[in-house]
Amino acid sequence: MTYMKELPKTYNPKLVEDKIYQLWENSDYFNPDDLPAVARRAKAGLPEKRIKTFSISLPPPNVTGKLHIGHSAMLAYQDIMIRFHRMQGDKTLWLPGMDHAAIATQNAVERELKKEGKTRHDLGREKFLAKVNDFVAKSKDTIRKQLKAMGASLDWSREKFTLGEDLSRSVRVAFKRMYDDRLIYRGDRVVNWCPHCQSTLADDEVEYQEEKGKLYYIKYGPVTIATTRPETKLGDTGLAVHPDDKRYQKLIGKKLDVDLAGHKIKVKVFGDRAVNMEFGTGAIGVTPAHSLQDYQWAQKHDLEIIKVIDEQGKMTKAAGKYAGLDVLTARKRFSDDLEKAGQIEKIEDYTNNLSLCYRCNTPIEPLPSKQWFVDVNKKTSHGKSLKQLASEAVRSDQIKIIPERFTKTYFQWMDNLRDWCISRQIWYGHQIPVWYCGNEQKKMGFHEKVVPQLYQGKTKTYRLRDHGFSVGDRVAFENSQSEKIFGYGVIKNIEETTVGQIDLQDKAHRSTYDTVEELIAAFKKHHPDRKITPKTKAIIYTYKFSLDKPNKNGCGEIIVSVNKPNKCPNCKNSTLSQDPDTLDTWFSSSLWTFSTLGWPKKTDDLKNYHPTSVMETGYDILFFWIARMIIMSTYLLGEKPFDYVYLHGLVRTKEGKKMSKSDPETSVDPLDMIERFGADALRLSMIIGTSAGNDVRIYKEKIEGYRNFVNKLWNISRFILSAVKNPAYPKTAPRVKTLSDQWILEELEKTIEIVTKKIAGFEFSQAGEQLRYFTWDQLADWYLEIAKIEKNKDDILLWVLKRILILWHPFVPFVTEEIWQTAFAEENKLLMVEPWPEVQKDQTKAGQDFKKIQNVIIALRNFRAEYNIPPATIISISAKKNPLIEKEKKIIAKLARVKFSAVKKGIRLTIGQLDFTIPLGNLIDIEKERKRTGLELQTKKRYYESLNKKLTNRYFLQKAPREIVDREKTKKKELEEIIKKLTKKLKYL
RNA sequence: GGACGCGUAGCUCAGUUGGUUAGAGCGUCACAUUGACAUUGUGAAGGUCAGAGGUUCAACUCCUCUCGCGUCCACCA
Repeated sequence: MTYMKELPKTYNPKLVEDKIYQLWENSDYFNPDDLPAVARRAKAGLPEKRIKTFSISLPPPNVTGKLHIGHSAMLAYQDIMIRFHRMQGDKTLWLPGMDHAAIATQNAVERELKKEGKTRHDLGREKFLAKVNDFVAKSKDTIRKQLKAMGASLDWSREKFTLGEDLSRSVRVAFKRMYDDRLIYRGDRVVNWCPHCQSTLADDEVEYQEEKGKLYYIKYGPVTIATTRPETKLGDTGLAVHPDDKRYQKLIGKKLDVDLAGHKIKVKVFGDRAVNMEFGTGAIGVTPAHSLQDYQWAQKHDLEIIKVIDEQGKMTKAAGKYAGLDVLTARKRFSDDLEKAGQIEKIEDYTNNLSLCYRCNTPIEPLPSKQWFVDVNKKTSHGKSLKQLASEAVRSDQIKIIPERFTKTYFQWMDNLRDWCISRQIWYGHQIPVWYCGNEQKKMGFHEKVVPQLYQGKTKTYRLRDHGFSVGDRVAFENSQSEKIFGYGVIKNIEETTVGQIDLQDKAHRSTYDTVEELIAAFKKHHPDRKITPKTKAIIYTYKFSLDKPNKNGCGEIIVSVNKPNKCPNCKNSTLSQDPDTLDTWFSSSLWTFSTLGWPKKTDDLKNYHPTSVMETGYDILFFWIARMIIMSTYLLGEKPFDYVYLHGLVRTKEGKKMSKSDPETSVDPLDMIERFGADALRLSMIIGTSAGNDVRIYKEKIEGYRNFVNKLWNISRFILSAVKNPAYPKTAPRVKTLSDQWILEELEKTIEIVTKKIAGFEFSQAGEQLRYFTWDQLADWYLEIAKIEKNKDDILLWVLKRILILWHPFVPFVTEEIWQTAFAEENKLLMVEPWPEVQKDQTKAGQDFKKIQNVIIALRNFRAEYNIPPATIISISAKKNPLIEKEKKIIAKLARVKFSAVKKGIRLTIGQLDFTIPLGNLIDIEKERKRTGLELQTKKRYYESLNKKLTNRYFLQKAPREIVDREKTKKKELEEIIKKLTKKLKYL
């Protein structure tokens, strides 16, 4: 008895999972280079090309903390595919990694800083980034643990990070290539600006929310216009009307002088078909600087751009007397002034869509700004635009999207794609690989009131914000109000201190103060929203001021380079400054499938695993990510990034609500669920009962159900291993002895065929359903019961067990591997790399006969239930002579609890072509029996109680049948009806 | 405004080329129970497949419309 350990009565995932993952990890089989099947083929002299590969790049989780339940779904799907292909002998790679998620991560760290009352500017770029890196390191660690807890068979030796050294290089190479191909340009554009994040946002990072507002009708020269944002009208330079609008036709082409409560503007009137004549008055004041639509008009009709709102969300000097006010105050003040001037015709209530930042929910301010863009319409060196390349990859069926309906959504999005703004004004991320000859980018602003003091020789300035200068930097001094450069300075000294420690009487500063309060008040003017105390960090910059443009300031050449350039190739100047902006995080993620494989180097991995086989992710990032990966791969590599896109649905709560991390009520923590029910159960609950692209609801009870199944599988194995004499691993297909043997093997083959087909065809739920049906309904409920009657089935039991463990492994890797290790330990092999079974076609179909027997048993059980015949009572039946019945009498007798004897008179029951007679006398006997024994009622409650007391020697009396079949009243007719019903039901089984 | 999806048993959902009798899990009800498993077993009840019309020998499945719910995209001053 050396062959096996005893399996515990119930499966306890907690004791198993970590241990099993260790076992896998130590085997190195996660790494496709080390797979035995691959090695075997290579050894057999199969050329490299003939070895099939299968690869998936893990959609990199954001390093913003920990994984949520949505990640579990993604991991379950991918791990199934990966394990399936690995067992099929493919060279299978699942490459892990994480995304630096620039804005999200920076925000997370800033939120933490805020708890300490600090901002990132208090730390400065370098220190802040160090803090971010600490945070990221912790996140990565947590996430790795979570990935492992789910059982994800990832090749850790290839783990990547979007902000890692290697991938950063890929990003710079991609950027340079696109720049050289003139696909990346720097331009002034109206962009979505978040005044809180102090950064631009891509179009799809903007969210909309309905908001109740007002629609102001303003007298505007000779016409009246309607607007929801009067304050922007201060920056109007155009008036748009519909060309067919008779009311305004004669104005088109004219230039109007408009007086808005004393603020004078000049506007050019133009006609455009995009104007809706029905809305408002049909005339629109056009503000090119603060509306995307208006900006497009400005390009088309050649309008001047006047910026009246700045990056802080405050009115600029161009807004005249409203300068310095925040937008809402300015709106109020200006509309009051218009009212006084009699220029408000009316104000209506109006619901409009407010644009919000998707990270912080701050209202977006469209602003003109210099940004980097990817041109999606320009022809590339491939002769087609990026848009075309990416569309064609899907249109030509090279890339298949599952479910197919999303293909349409994809095209729609592609067709409407506009140039992609890729620069972000945040610190965490890939700094744009662009250097300017000279110090153009470094600026320091001074309030216009203090500018004259600089000319008088002041050499110090106090700042709360770290400008990121180094000693020796040449800095352009800018008038903050006019935004004009008025001179230059060299940074002579940088002193970090606190507000309270600043020398109030320092004559080198432009102003002196008597008290700290005065100084704080001065700071407050520039930072009205900040809490400033004497302990607040401050920086004293000492500079040397001059009016001259420094002659070493360079030629202004723009240098785009993969590596940091030493000097300007144009003028040989070595004072170069890098663009301080960083790249949109999606820029690096869009390279994910190939940057992780070594691109731009032509590595073996790239050759072997790209295009990847499947991109599996939630449909919510089809646009954000999938589309961009297709763009980048088709352009940079000239090949698609993946063959298939499989989109799973979103994970929702029991009530169908979106899970939100912030709301613990609705969110289900995957680690908590794994702890309680095991990773296998969690995986099943994500996969079974859903289909591609459809949302899935996850809740405790559901996972619990699958935990029960996992335990069933465990107990099936336990039973088989204890029932057989020698649980040796069967090498060849076992010999069939009985009808049931034939049947179970046929069903098994059918199951292998279906499961294989369904997994390969991305129908995971159906594969799982079929497996569950076979395992529970066929194997456990029928075959194992028969095995208790017919003995000597060791070979078949082990053979079937072995097969179902293999088939189940991709779905529930932990429990199957644990059973495998216990049962077949002498093999000293991992189930994880056990070859997937081939379907063996067997056309005998003898299993059909077994189904007839099943029907007989079911019909008899039905009959018993209809008559409330307790299981303890054996009823007599007689059957017409039939070889099938004769052969399987024993099974029928045991499972239906009948005995075969001659019955002359009784009810005839026809099941299929088999006839039975059941004597009415049986019913009478039952009644008698019941009366004779008295039958104390045995309730469920008492049964449980007795179990607890472990009164194992007691026999329990039967509970009396609730309803007595009354001989008098039970007419033959009624009985026949029941039998008819049963017969009908069973005819087709 | 545009596009897409959903509506099937009390609940959650499967149902891929239209084909005999529409399935599962959970829940409910009845019965059972010490030996693989109460995280169990044996049975039962429960559906005019949202509604109407059409195509067809045949429609949950294809087409049209209506109603209800949801998602995405665009955004109009």
